[in-house]
Amino acid sequence: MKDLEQKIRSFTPVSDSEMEFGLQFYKKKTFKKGEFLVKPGQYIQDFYFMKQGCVTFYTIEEGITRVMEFYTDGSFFTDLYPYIEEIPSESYLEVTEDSTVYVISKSDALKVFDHSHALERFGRLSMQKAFINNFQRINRMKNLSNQERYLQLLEKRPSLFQRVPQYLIASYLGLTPVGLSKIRKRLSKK
Amino acid sequence: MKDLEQKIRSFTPVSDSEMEFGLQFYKKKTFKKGEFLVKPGQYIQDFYFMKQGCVTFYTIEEGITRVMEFYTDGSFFTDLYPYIEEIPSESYLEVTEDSTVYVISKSDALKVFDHSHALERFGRLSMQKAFINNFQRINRMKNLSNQERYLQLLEKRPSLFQRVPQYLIASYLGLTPVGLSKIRKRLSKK
DNA sequence: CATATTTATTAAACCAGTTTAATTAGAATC
DNA sequence: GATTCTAATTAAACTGGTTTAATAAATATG
Repeated sequence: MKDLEQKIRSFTPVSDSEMEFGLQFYKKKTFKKGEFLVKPGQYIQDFYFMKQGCVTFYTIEEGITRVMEFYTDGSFFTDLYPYIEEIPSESYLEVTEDSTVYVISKSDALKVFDHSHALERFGRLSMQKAFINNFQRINRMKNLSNQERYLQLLEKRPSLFQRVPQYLIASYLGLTPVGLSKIRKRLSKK
Repeated sequence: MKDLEQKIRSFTPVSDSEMEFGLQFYKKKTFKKGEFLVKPGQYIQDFYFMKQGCVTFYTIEEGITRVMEFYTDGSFFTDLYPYIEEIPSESYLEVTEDSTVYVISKSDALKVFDHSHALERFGRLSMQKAFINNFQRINRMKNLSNQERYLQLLEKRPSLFQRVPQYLIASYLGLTPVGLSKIRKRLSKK
């Protein structure tokens, strides 16, 4: 779990004994493409760290798939709102590429935070970072055109385009598949 | 500072002595409409709690004002990214209504988090809540029409419409003033 | 109170997306 | 390798915004 350990230490210093205490609760699991970590109706018991692979977080409303996020190598994730509120999820966490994740249960995560002030700080700082990322994403959505956002995604996360089909990327960008195709066509003509 | 204390305790239990330690660093300040907490180029030293009033967080790019958020009663806020990275802000935090805020410096906030595990947890949980709010806002932006988002804002934060001019609300919704006016007209005809 | 200034509305032309449907391309399966 | 199924593109009609400019309404100021 060197990768997870490094990731945690990239936020704040943690003593070896605290790190050891924390990591003991994480279980390594592998999933095949097409499996689900979460489906609507389920309660969320676990928190995840993506070691390697890709999970797509989406809902289906009135038959329309709406992609909220793609979690790839090095991301922490879960369906956070139902996780915290202890209500059933309304979403899917679908494995869209064979993946290896580390899993910790909510009760174990609480134990870790109770035991270690340093790891609680890591929790605060990682949440802060996630907050800022989202905030910047909101402002990109508001201020940039769809074409600009497509180009930016292409630049920032090029591997996504190998990993997931285009219509999911369209949904992530808030477009229809047709709309994204038009943008691509327009760009290719230049 | 009963309001701030209550707000903190709404997230997690904090002992009286830890609370006292934390609160001692907050200074009460009042600002008049039209004043600025932050302007572009400035470094962000402080973290704020809005006791009563309204602050608008925006940037101006190529002459266009882009409203990112309105902070009203009971919100924690600052320009977080430059605050953390210790780089100059590119934004404005403008007081758009006479306001009373509690202010804590970054160095004092660090002291508080070092001193108290419980308050560090409060920091984590408040950040988590802010993250979720933003995440839900992203998905509203993607999945709802502008009209729906206008109606939702009207319902969730009706006081905003008394507090700030409509063209700032238009910007917050990612619209032009003309666009928002058209939506209002369309709605009024029903 | 009158005037100046700012804010909101309206109109008209425009455009980047949508929807629906048909077609093509690519992947998986027999 | 042919067939089936899924994904991506294209076309056409439409729509909800945009931009620009003029006007009206509301607010601040002398």
